[in-house]
Amino acid sequence: MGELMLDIKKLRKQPEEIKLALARRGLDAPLDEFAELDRKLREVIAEAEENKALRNKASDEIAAARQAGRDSEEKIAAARKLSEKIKALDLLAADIEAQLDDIVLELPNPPLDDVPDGADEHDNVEVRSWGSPTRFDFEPRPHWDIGTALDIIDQERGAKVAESRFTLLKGAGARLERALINFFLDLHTGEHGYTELFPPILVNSDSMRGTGQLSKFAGQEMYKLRDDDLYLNPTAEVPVTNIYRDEILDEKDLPIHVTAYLPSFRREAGAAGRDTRGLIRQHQFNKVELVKFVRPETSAEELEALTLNAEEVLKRLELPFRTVSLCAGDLGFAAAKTYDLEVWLPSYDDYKEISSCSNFLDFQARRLNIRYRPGGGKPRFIHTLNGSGLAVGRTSAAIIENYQNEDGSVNVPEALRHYMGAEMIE
RNA sequence: GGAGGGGUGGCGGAGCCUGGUUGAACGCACCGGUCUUGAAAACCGGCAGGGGCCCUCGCGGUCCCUCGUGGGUUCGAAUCCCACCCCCUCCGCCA
Repeated sequence: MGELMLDIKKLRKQPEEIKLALARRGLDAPLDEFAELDRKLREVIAEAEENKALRNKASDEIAAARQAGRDSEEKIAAARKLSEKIKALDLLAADIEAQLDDIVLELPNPPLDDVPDGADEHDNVEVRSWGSPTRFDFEPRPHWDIGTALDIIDQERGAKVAESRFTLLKGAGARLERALINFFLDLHTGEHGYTELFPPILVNSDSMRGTGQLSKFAGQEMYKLRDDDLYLNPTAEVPVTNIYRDEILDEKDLPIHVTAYLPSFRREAGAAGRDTRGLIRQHQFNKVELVKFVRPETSAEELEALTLNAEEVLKRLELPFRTVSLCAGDLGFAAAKTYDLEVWLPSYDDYKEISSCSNFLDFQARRLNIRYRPGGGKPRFIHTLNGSGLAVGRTSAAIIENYQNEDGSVNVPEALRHYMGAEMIE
């Protein structure tokens, strides 16, 4: 059986419902084709299984005959024919199944009902905001200018050591990065109840497929090792969500809330103009991730709570932000609902994404085969969620820009002073 | 990286040499029942996952697949052969 992301039984029973939901993403799902292939597949399976039953019976008879010391040459010959027929039918079934997989694996998660309509990011809906855009009585500078002047961000030497879009952090810049990581983790473990993990930074292709980073139309953004079936971690979602792959979790352990700091790597070849400056879009970046494994009934409220946990970081840092609900057309492939947190960035004169919090329902769990037994009964897929809490580099940029002074120094947010061991970067 | 051993159901652990009532003994855990004032013990029973078909649609019937993964041999594979993955022990290397 192939790895299916959507429930194939649901596709069978409620194709219209799913087609409508996927249409909200601007997708015309080929569900008629699916239905036809599915019908054919079941036909072939039924025939193959009939023949297998016959063969099994024949084998038993041959065994019994041998016990009795009787010869069964013609029975064996007949069974041999059956086996050949079965082999052909199994091949046919596998072929049809591959075609079905081609369709099903490319179907994204249908949006939840409370996801706003819309085609792209312009249709995303602001659900709340905190603080207001920072105003300056001087001309504010972008973080790459400030950072270079303070000699805490060195992009030229980062590029020398690796290549463009790798950055060398120095002195207070390096300390700020470390301070943020510790602050995030302390907050989520100490006050929000998450368990801290530190997973491998290299992940195999099974893991990548499990969370949906690898597929026909995705995967070229990842750094792949040449001599091994391993990739550089593109987001902690991958190594963290995969820890329970192929497991049946104990119901009493749910929900499981974990957080992890992990460097992340993405090729992002040829990305757009403005983001090429500074820390906003790097090939290597640090991120603290929040991941939840929950009972299906609770995933909606778990998403709200997770989003608030991520927002709390920005509030403590006193960085202005807004929370938007992604519209159906802007949702990622595996997400059924997503809130983006956008922090105010003076150099952009706009809000910029700093966290993305999603509910995947059972979409990932189905691929990952993570289940639990409700009431000790039959296994059922759990729901998974994740969100950044937060992207570290972008937080650094936001702090440098929002807390800058006219003389080029940068105030350290109150919540971070203990971690920085300083009140100001100058 | 080299040598050897091993991957079986929620867990432990038989079976593999000598292919055929072993989809899997036995034990533990778990669920139900008897017993008991209650509990424990004892005893009786149940207890893997996925899929197809049928239906008086239910905690139903039936069939198929799955003993690390993928191939192969065979009428028939947990059992034989090949490749790969993983784990353990020893050696090497190293933080």
